[in-house]
Amino acid sequence: MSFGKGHHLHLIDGSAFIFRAYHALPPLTRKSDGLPIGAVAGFCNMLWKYVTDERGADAPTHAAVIFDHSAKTFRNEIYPEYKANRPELPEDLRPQFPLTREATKAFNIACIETEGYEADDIIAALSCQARDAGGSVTIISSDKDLMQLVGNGVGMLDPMKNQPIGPDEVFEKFGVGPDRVVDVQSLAGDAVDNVPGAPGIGIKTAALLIQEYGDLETLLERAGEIKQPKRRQTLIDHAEQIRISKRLVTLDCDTPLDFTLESLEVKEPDPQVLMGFLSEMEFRTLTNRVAERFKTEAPVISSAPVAPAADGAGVAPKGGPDFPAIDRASYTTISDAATLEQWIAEIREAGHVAIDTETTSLDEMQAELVGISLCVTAGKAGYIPLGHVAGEADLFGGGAKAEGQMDRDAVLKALKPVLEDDAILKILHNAKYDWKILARHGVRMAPLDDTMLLSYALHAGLHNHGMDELSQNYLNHAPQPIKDLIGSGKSQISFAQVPVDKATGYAAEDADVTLRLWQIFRPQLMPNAVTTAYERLERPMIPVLAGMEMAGIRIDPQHLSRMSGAFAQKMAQYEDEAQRLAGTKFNLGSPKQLGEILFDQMGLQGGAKGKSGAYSTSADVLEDLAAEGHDLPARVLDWRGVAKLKSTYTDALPTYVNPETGRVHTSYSITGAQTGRLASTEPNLQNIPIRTEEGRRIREAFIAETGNKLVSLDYSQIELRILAHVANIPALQQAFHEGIDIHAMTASQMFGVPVEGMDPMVRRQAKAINFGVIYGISGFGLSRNLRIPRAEAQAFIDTYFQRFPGIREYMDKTVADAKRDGFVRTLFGRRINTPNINANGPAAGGAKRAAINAPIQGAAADIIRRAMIRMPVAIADLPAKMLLQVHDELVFEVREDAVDDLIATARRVMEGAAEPAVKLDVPLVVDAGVGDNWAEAH
DNA sequence: GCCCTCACG
DNA sequence: GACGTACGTGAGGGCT
Repeated sequence: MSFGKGHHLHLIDGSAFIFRAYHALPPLTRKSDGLPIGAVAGFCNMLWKYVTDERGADAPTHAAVIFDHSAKTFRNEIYPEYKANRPELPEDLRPQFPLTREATKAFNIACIETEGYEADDIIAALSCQARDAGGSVTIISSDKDLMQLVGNGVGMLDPMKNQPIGPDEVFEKFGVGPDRVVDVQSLAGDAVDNVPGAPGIGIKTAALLIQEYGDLETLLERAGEIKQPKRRQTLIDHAEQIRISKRLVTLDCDTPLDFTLESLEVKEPDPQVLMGFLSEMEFRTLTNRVAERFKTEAPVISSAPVAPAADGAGVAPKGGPDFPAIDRASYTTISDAATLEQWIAEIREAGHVAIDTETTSLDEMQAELVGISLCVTAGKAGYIPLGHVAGEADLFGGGAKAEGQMDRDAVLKALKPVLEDDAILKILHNAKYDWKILARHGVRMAPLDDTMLLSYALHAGLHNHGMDELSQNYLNHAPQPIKDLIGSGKSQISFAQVPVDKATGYAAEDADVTLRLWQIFRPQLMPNAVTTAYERLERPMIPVLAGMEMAGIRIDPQHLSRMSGAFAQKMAQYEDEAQRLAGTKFNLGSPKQLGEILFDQMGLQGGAKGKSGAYSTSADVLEDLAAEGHDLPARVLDWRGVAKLKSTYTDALPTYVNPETGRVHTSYSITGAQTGRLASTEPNLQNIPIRTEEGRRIREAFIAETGNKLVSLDYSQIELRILAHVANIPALQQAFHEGIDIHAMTASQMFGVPVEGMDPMVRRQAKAINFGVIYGISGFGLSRNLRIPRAEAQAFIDTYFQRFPGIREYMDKTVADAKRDGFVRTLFGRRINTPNINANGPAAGGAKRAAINAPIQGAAADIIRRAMIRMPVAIADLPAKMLLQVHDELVFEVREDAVDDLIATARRVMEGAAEPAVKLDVPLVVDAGVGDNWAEAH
């Protein structure tokens, strides 16, 4: 049956419903998992009210709900600023959009949206078609932009007041009939949609003018006749802008539609489908209403949440919900096969288990497995002792195996199917540690959740993510310190020597705490919109980093030893000379003694005392003194340079060589840096010297195995590229596309000098500014960095912002976002909290700069993480291993004959790492180097 | 255990 | 108008 006379079409403005619902209701969340559903709840209530309203003869024969598809429409092509000053969508609303579409379909109402068009355009086209076919239309909306459609069988209905809007109401609003509404809007403009109109002319004046001249075109043609001089001039000057405004506000009857009016015929909802959706959303009242109306049974909505619910959309609340108290004495020691089988059955039943391993060392490469604890339900945890020894330790630190322990390999054999079962989630705190321990026993644990990483995804910037700190903060419980069991310092014992009963209390408690933290944190991901960040940027790092750490890197201890010897000689030489210059023996390593000699005894100028009341003897200060011709500070600088290299690198690195592998195994901290960067410890392999020639030679000690090469690939200028993208600076983007020297380009733009034959000093200054921008530039900081007067530095910065105003806007917006939300985000959704952003005093400045830097440094960190996560699969067929990450660099060890393959593959992965999540407006470029050692490769 | 200094990106 | 300032880390040595 075709749509025509006697038919009545209802067009519901879905987006308006959503926003009204969102703002009318508190931020409700779904009880079982914390999903924000306030707007969905309101939306469903409104739809329910709509479908159950008695309309009699006015009842629609056809109906549809129309949504806006995306923010960008064809109007942005006409006028880029259209709707540009709309506030950002609230964090917790966007995830509800797809659910409102599902709700509409559950109500069995046609659900319509079209890319590139606003809901209003679709409504216009449908209204025209229906009217032309001889039917009537009611638009369920109170949006004034739709009022131009009223008349000739098209009416509106304000859904809140349930009040019809006809030609009279339109005239009341605009002072003209519906056919001239567009003309008035074009003149008056619209602040909300950012339609410019004519400045100084509002609806009242616009209506007067249109009434007088009949229509807009006539008015613009005869604008010269207007008596008021100001108004006349405005219309003449802004004629073009007014015509653009008209194109923006005019709704088009010819919007393409890929469906027919007939397909919108009203259908009864299927009660089962509708109740299915509503119960999934856990809307109990509405589900019951539907059941009542359709005289059917309502489905039972589980009142047992999957996990404790959060109150609101904020960060996880303090204190645990409905958990039993933690009682260390209540835990089970699992020491026989039957009990273990029972635990395994419970784990399979639950589908998840919290796990913690106990070992003899914090170094996973050397630690021996001592026991495993398990927890399935809060308060019910068990410990499987495996490697405890009885009595006093013998000469080798071991002893007889303690009683009541199962065979380690038998237990691992029983647990392995669980630990590797795709259907059983393993929950750990700092899973990388346990993953490595178990990997050494042939178990590749998966899938994983990690409460340390959950906390990091949610709380980066708020606090650290150690279990004790989290337990204290979120469970209000202080777990037993390990010191209680093993002591500390010289008398410290191994966990293997701890009696089994005490070990059970400690170890099982950790699993219990981990499970509770998981139950609190996991539901917080969705409402805080960090699910993707956690699942795509944090969690997959665990096996990747574990692999890199276990691979380690070979070093040449003899090379380091030779350097240490040479450094010792130099130090002695510098020390003698310095003490001769000072006229007294003193400890060159003591800033306190040095400061007193320089500034009190020798009376040199430039002594500045810091907070602690001590003179600063930093390199900056000593360099200034040396430049004035003083020899003592120069010798101290020489001494310090060598002393640092010797103590931190050439002496220390060989002590980290693992006796079994003969290699150095660093440990990467995933949560160490607030921005998403990794941190490397024990040893730190991310700060191996390179800037000085002497320091660079230390890199020669990092070598490839025989027949292999080290390959280093690093991102070129990645942070500046990200800045060019996020701040949307066309000049910078273009320079990156053309492969131009970015610092020279900046200098050229700022100072108007050509790139060809540029003074290196000018380029250096531009480079310092480029870096400064990323750090949240200040005149003071730049002046110190470049050693130029502060006023001059400030003038550079002013020029820079004048030339690149988008950067200033980006920085201002970032700070404003941080102030409003309490956090900033990277392009990839990583959230970095900024708790001090609204502080007063000097802390505020630091928080601002950190907020400006975080999305840039963080996005770079996200990109290299994405590359690292894809890398193991990408290079699986090559005789190559990824060994190190240094923020923008990845170091590989690869068999000589596969170097070219490795470079091609790794480069492809790294350069494409942002995609498909983000399509950058700049290319990512990766430079590669090869060598027998790291110095050659870099 | 804090402070200073300095290595890296 | 003064204040204190580049962003993010980890390690070693001095000193209390």
